[in-house]
Amino acid sequence: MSGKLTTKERLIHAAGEVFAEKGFRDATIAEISEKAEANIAAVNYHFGDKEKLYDAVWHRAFDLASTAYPIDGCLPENPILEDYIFSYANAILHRIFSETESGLFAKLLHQEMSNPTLALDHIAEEALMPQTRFLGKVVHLALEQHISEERIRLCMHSIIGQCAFFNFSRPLRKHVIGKTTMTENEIEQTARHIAEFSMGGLKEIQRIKHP
Amino acid sequence: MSGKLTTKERLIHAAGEVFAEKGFRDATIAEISEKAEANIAAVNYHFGDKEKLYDAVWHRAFDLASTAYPIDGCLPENPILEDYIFSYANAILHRIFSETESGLFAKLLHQEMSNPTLALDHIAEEALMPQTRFLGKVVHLALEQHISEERIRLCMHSIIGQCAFFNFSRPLRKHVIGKTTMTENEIEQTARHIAEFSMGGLKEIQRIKHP
Amino acid sequence: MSGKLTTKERLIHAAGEVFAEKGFRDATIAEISEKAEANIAAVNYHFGDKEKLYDAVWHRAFDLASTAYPIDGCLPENPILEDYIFSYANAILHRIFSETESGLFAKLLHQEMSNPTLALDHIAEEALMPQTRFLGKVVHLALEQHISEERIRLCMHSIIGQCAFFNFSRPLRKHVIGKTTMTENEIEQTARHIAEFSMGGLKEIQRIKHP
Amino acid sequence: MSGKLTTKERLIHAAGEVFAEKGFRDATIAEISEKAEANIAAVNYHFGDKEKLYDAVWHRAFDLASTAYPIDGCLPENPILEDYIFSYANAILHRIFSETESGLFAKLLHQEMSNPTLALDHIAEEALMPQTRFLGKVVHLALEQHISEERIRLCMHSIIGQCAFFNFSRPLRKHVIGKTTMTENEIEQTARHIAEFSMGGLKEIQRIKHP
DNA sequence: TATGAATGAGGTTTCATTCAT
DNA sequence: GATGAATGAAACCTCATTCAT
Repeated sequence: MSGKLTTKERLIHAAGEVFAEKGFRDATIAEISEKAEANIAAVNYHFGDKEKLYDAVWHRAFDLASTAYPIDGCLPENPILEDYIFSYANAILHRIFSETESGLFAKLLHQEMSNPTLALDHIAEEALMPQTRFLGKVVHLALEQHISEERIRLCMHSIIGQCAFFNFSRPLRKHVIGKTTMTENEIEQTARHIAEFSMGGLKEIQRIKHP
Repeated sequence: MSGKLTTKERLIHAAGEVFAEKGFRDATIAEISEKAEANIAAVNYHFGDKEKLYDAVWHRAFDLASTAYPIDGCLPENPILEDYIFSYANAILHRIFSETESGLFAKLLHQEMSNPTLALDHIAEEALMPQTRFLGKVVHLALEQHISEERIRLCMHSIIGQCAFFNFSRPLRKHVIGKTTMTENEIEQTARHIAEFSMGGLKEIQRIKHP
Repeated sequence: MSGKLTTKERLIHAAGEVFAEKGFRDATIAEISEKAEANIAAVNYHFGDKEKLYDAVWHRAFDLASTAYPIDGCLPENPILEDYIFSYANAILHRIFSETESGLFAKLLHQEMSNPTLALDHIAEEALMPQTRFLGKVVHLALEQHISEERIRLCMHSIIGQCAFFNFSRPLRKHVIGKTTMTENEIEQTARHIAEFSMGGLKEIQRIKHP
Repeated sequence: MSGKLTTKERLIHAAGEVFAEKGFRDATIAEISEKAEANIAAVNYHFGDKEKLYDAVWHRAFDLASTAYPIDGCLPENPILEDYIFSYANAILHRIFSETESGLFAKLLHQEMSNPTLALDHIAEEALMPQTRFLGKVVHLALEQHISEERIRLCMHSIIGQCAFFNFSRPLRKHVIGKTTMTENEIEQTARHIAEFSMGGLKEIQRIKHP
């Protein structure tokens, strides 16, 4: 864990793990310091207080998520609509089930959703809006005109919900299935299912409005 | 807040609000007692400890939610498949957006998902499995044979995800749309959308396997 | 436990058991009340406070011990010196290892020795002095004159110590031997040993002074 | 009370006094901290919890007692049997009547006997068994073969009881004699008496079996 | 005569933070 | 730049006692 990293860096790493696992309140400075092989006063020395450390961890999580698993990361040469949805779902699921530090963002987001801090506004704007806009364009393409904006938003929500629910149902998966991880293969299969299911959904909406 | 309620009842009410807002760990007995206009030792007198109070709150939340919005609450005389999905989605959404105490269940569940306690096992078994089984039957009816169990689970997940995501994205809705509530009308419209979208998804899965 | 006993009597019985097992401080009114199948307010109602209940229990224990197992309880027709010591040891050991309420006195005394209350003075005067005087006479008989008072006191102490130590070493017996009880047979055998050992001791003291 | 001692050392000292006087349960961290002129959280900082502080006190008490008054501390060049018993009794009595910190062990043991904690098992094994084995060897030497193991145990008990009873009868001595202390001279005289009395006892047991 | 409800004082423990070095 | 020691606030829990009925 130490290597050539500075104490400050080790603290951010350790804090990421602990905050992700326990949330802001349940994480203790003592545990973080110990994991970082640093003194218990180190957090306050380097970051001022626990909350500023939390901010620093968020910043890092945001950076990591932006570069790993981009939303359009696995588009083929000439993508059809389903490819876009697959690419979106695939990226989101990878972020959720990543067991490396790339998974930090999703885990922190999960914690943030039930106990929001001031950090959330910033995150929503910087990190979540871009991928939502990406999906918006796709849905717009899928549906002909004369479909209400409201319905478009609902369709986006249907797709996002299918993906993001995996992030929030983690403890349930543990209870029901007994594990919270997914293999590379399972992730791709799931993303493929979401793409297919969603294509069916979009077609149905289209059909209802213009039979 | 007091009225004609007993101290024990007032404690359960107050605890419901505080647990829903802050989760088990962050809620303090002091705050609950104060809100219930009771002595700080009252929780231990009436419930033994904080955890048993939490159990009592869960029990109440479960009762309220399942009587106010049963999963099969709005099925017509001779329901078709889509009606089942609509009924399911409609019930879940009502639970999520209820501004009365019926909304307690969803809020507690949300907290439980990011910071699980021992209560979760019990809840999953008693409260969540039945509605999952309800949905399981529906999906089984929708798909012909030769569809793998894994795919059936994914379809269920697609439907549940569309509904439940509303429970977890609350703080985001606040940021993006500016409100976290839904009118009766919006709820029904959303449930209808989910039913239609999901029917399309199920048909597509069916079509792919048996073109 | 209830039968035809009054609440007050049931409380004294229950309190005896709990005080004997845990001592004054560790015994809780809640536990005593529950064991007596009485209300938690009953102790204060009937006795005023916890300490007065303790006094009442002591009073009862004293009465019981006075009648059961008298010091001279098993003397033969024409007793020799050893018979007196045997009778003394036999009575003390029976009190210590009695599993009925007659054992209460010894157990309370044990507790009182490490955390004396005001009750002790009274007990020492009323309950312990008589049996000490009994032993004093026996030792006086055993030793010829010209033996100092100090030495006589030491001899008494040697005999008392052999007996009473069983009362204080209970937890050790549990650890070393694994049980804290003695059968009727074991008690008699032990009393016999103490009598024989002590006779030897007394003879030796005598011999040293008048060889 | 402070001098040049560290807070941790002051806590152990203060805790020793309070635990000896009141036992584990009745001693409060608040009182210990105050006596040590330390903050109330200091115990938890330095020792983790009250129980580990208790362990630390026991450890110190054991060290002090066994170095100050070893069981074989006053054996002459070529000891005869009686010398062994004298040495044993002398050591035990010194530990009991020591008015310095060397007396801590006996006082803690006294408390532990009426309200045992988990520490007792450890203590019995580490601290008491060795001196019991010492005595066992002596008694084995004193008695010829053909004496049952049970009888040997009883003889050991007779000797231990004579010594240890002084530890448990302290409050009674206060009542009867008016003082709880012994001069160096009195201690030696008492130890000598116990050795003589016990030699007589052992000889008698031997004589009875092989007249 | 008796009791269920309620309470205040006090116990142990946790933990973010501060301070002297 | 860093740390071990220390601390105050606050958490949960226990329990003898009191009170209204």
